[in-house]
Amino acid sequence: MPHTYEFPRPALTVDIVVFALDEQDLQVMLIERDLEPFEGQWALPGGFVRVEETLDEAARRELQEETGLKEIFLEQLYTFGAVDRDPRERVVTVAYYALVNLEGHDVRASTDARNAAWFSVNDLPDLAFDHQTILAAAHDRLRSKVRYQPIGFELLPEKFTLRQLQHLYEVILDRELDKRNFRKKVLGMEIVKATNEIEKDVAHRAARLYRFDKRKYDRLTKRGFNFEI
Amino acid sequence: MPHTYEFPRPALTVDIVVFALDEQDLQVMLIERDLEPFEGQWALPGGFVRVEETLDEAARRELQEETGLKEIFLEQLYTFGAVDRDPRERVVTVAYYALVNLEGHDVRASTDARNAAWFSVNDLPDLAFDHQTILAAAHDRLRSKVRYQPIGFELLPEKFTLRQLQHLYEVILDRELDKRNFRKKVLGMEIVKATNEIEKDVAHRAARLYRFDKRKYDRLTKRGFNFEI
DNA sequence: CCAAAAGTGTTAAAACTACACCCATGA
DNA sequence: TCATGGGTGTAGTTTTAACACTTTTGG
Repeated sequence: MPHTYEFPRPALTVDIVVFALDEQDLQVMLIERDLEPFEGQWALPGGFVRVEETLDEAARRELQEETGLKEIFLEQLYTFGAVDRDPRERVVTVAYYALVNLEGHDVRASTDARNAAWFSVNDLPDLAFDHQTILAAAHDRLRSKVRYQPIGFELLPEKFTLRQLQHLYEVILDRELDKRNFRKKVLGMEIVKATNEIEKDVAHRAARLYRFDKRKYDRLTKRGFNFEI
Repeated sequence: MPHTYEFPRPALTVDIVVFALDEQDLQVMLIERDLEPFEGQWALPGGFVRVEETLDEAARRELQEETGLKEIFLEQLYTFGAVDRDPRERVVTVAYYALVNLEGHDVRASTDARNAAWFSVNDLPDLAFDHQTILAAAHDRLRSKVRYQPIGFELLPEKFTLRQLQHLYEVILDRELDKRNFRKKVLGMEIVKATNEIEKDVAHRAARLYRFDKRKYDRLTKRGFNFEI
């Protein structure tokens, strides 16, 4: 069933840069293409936007179809429209980035007959299309946004230690932070709440677990409070 | 000459929020629609993306066609993709915002048989489509970006007084700033350079004119300097 | 000589940076 | 008992915020 228009139209896709954090590094989810062009190369998950769904819906649908991830933090990044970014025809893509906590979400290693895998952002394979550019833009956005919006918590389990939180910032900002100053700052903002639980199964003194207090954050924000690390 | 595709495609447009500054207020350029839907209502300048042009090119082209403005600061804002944002059919729009100095640019009051005019952001008419939402997003972006990127200068003539610069921030941030602290901060950053000219035709002591030193700014930025007001 | 805006410094408070040791726990 | 990371305070420095008067100029 063909669809006909008076003027030619670019195709419209979404692509998603999914970040996660492991012990060492910031990771990105890539899928292996099983079709030309760029068959066999790694690429960002993504696909065509349907006329009956919003852009956000398209991004969530593609993410679930290709990686099994759902109900994760997702935010629009930028729209890439270079004329030759797809060798077949004109394709404009709305890029998103997503943040996921590795512990809470099962990632299907493979779906749609494609292979999906995590890669360290510091050791990426060649990517299809302009996905290298998109990934770099997402990485930049994450680096700057994490400092003034409390999105980092999306990369951690619901309950986390201050050490994990500090490590997150150190990995994303790529510099060391002073432990005492970091704790002073984070606790001073009063947006993380101590639980009465502690870490389990560690070979040393167990750290207290904290939880991001979104309700409190929203209240403070309304009164002009500005999150900043 | 019709164009046929296997699957239906959203139409793709660009819309531009053009900001300028007058003595009192932040202004936005709107055009009066001469076609249904929303005929006679005010709307953002914009139009369809052609398959042989990038998104930025489409935005610049539409801007020039509809308002006469060219060679101005233009940056992509966000892509709006609600399914029913256009009553005729599915239309996804890539929104841009632009900054222009009223003194340096002739704005054609009317083009393409449409009326174009400036409106204060504090006194806007009803807008077509979701343009109110787009405008609000652009206004938010301007408010936050002006504080950490030196984009405000785009709204001023090449040579300006510190009073004008302060006024710009006061209007955009919607709060008063302390004159001495403001000057100390701006001059301390060393990114504006005094010219040896002064204001003309004012009924009081004439102020020195300054110029944004982009070269210096770029040099400082490379060394880790962060602009901030 | 008056009206209007230009231009200029100081002080107190707050925020930031650097820095080292003892404690609790499991192996 | 040892290795590992948890947890804590202070002092010096820098940054910010508040604040008022004299100077210049044109009308």
